[in-house]
Amino acid sequence: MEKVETGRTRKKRNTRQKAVVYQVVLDSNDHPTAEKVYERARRELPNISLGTVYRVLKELSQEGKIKEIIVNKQSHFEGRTDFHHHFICRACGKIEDVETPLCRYTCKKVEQKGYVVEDIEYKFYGLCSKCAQKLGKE
Amino acid sequence: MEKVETGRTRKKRNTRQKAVVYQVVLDSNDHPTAEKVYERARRELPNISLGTVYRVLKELSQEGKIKEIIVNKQSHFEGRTDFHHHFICRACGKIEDVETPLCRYTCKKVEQKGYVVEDIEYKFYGLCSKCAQKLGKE
DNA sequence: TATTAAATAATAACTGTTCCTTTTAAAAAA
DNA sequence: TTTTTTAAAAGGAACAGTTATTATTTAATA
Ligand SMILES: [Mn+2]
Ligand SMILES: [Mn+2]
Ligand SMILES: [Zn+2]
Ligand SMILES: [Zn+2]
Repeated sequence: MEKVETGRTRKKRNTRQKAVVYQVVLDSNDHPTAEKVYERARRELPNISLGTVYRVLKELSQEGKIKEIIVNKQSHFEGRTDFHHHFICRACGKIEDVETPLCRYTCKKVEQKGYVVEDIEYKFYGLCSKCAQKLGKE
Repeated sequence: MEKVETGRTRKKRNTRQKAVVYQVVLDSNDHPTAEKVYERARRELPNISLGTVYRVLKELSQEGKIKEIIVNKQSHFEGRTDFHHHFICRACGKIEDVETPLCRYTCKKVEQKGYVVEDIEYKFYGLCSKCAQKLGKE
């Protein structure tokens, strides 16, 4: 590998912070906020800063290694990166995965307008089974 | 009409501010933010305050007279209250209505889990036809 | 091991929104 | 009509989540 120095020799460092934040997201299945990730990362790395958590989360999202979903104007993160959607309980706030097939008919309709669809996001709001039961019998 | 004074005699005032904010939303078809509504309302009512705009918008939403949609962690408002969805252009930021039939199959899947679905929100992200053309030929 | 710049910790700044206090004015009462 | 009552408004401070700044640390290279 020559080092002819044509242009930049990009350096990307592998830091403990990045590894830990990534692992925390992979280990979480509850779509944690940045704050929650921070809290969990600190158990491993007590001096990590919130700013670093935010920066690393953004970076990982851009690299496509994690996914960001926004609920109530707050970012939440998850390690699942395949196509799926979410149900949000208005009572307990829980965010749960929903498996739905991509609705071809719906997409077609959008594309017919000349739009280029790059991402699709379905959100279902209501009561999760637990909360529905609880509220049902009160 | 007796005034036996059993319980409260609820008073709801009809203010110029509320009427103007509502009219502005009805007259807009671009899903304006609170700030934009404020800007437009001020043309009619120069002393209206941003706080009032926020409060009235929330009130109207709760009354079901307008709808709030959240894009990029910001509230946007619209006078259309029937079931429809949105396309958001990543280039120009425009939010456009998308007519899609309620996907029964998808809802069934969610309800099978015991969830009570109260609201459904589909968002499509990408390039609107104008931006797609513009970016395509560069 | 010394060098070097990417990434970090700490903290200030920012932004959309909500909250608080005083004032105003819509509508009920006189 | 005029007075009284009090819901709603104005103005501004506070707040929360996030981003930007900067001096310091540290991973990677030689
Ligand atoms: Mn998920
Ligand atoms: Mn719409
Ligand atoms: Zn629940
Ligand atoms: Zn566009």
